[in-house]
Amino acid sequence: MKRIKIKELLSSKDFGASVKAEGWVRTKRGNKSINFIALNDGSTINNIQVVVDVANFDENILKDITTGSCVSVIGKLTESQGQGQSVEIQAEKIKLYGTADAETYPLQKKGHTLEFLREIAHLRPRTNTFGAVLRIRHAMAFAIHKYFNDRGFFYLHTPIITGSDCEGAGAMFRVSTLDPKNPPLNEDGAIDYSLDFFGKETSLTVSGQLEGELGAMALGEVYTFGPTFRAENSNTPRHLAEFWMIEPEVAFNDIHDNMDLAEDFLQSLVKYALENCKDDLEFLQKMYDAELIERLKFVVENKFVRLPYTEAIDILMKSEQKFEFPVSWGVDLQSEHERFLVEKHFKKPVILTDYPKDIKAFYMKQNEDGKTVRAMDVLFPRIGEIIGGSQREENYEKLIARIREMHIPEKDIWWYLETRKYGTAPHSGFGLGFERLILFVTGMLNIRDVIPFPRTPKSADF
RNA sequence: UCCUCCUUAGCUCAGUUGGUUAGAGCACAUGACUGUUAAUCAUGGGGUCCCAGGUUCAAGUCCUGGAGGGGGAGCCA
Repeated sequence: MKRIKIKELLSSKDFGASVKAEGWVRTKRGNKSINFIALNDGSTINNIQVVVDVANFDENILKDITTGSCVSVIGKLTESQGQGQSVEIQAEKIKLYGTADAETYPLQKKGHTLEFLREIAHLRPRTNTFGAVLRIRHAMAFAIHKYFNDRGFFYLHTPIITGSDCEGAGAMFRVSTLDPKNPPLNEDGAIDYSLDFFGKETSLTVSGQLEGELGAMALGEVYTFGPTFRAENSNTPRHLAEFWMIEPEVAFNDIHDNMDLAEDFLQSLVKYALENCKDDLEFLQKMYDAELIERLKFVVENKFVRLPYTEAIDILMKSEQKFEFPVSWGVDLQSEHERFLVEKHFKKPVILTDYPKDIKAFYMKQNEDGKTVRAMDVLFPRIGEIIGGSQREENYEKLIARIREMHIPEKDIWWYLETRKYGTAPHSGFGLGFERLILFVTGMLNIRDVIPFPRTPKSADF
């Protein structure tokens, strides 16, 4: 007999039919003659109620059906006699796949703190919260591929192992097969990476952008969606050492096209969540964040503010707000400044553009004022920077001048420079932090709770 | 990495100016109950007070160092 997913059973009207459901027991309650089992198989946040007439079953099997155990149930699908659910299964056969010793199984029917659940990341997917988060995470990943596919973008697989250390986004993890206890040394005592696996020093990527640009210069519109690694000692609720990033790169787009894309992209994704993850969002709203759905709708329905850096500095300097870090033209904005703009001044998402060139990366297109570059950061309420991007410098002379100014090793990116030498074109792109998007959509507050197995400093279990 | 707070039962926490045998709720076990809804009621078992030193007649409580975790900051997505 074929199993039917609980999501399907709950919306079925096929009363009287014999059905099979399989899943994990959330709770069992009842008395000497009748038991009720709340069964969940992950297909939905909702459980199906299995009604057990105790007289028809071996007492020892029923005793072992505890929270966390796994069972297969065959029975009649019926309209529920009780309140609280419309459909239930009158059990006829129960097979116990796996017990879960009630004395030691760490998940209880009562709520747990998110901190405790992080310590049992191997079991936390079985909770309502993580079930909801992981289903939403999947839906967002799918929506991202769908968004780009619908618009003619190509999914480009950029390398995870990279030989250039000038991707410009922070400290990197080394990739090596050399014996760490006894590495080959060259004449001046340094490690001789010419004898390493790739014949040079290599690391895990911090960004697929540079390769993304190579793809855009051939396919026109591409995006990457892959893991990204940063060896920064960041201990915050917004940073991971291993996270997923989406990086579209589009030939012929200028900074304004880039902003249009970023805004439409984010709004489409949030809209997809509202339309396809209703049950899970309602659960998260009830348990964690009373304004969640309202906030998601607000982002979909309102245009983002677009504001040059220079005007943002003006607003901050004229505001009555006291800041811990003083504001002046040329400084990078602190979290408190970004939060003031997004959460107090405009009360909506803000795209900041045209930052001073000295606080931004070498590849960003230089403006004619000689002072700023065509950068854009999308700032969201609660989570800050969700997207960072720019129009790219396509002029070979300007780009090479900037690279030399910033002492970036040219020999490692000769191939990147050749895109400007042969058939260069204006182009733009950005990076979206996938987990930051999931933070926003789920209303969770710590990024470690929106990825199944988080990697952070001092933490790589599971 | 810096600032700050926290670490007591399986979980969430209380524990007074340092003082007898460290408590509660939930969970768990046993019993009661013929439709429960995080079922309810009764009874019961359960402790390396994060670790290592120190002060003291006496330390869960005070001091020093360390580890782990939360929040804020920086780095960024």
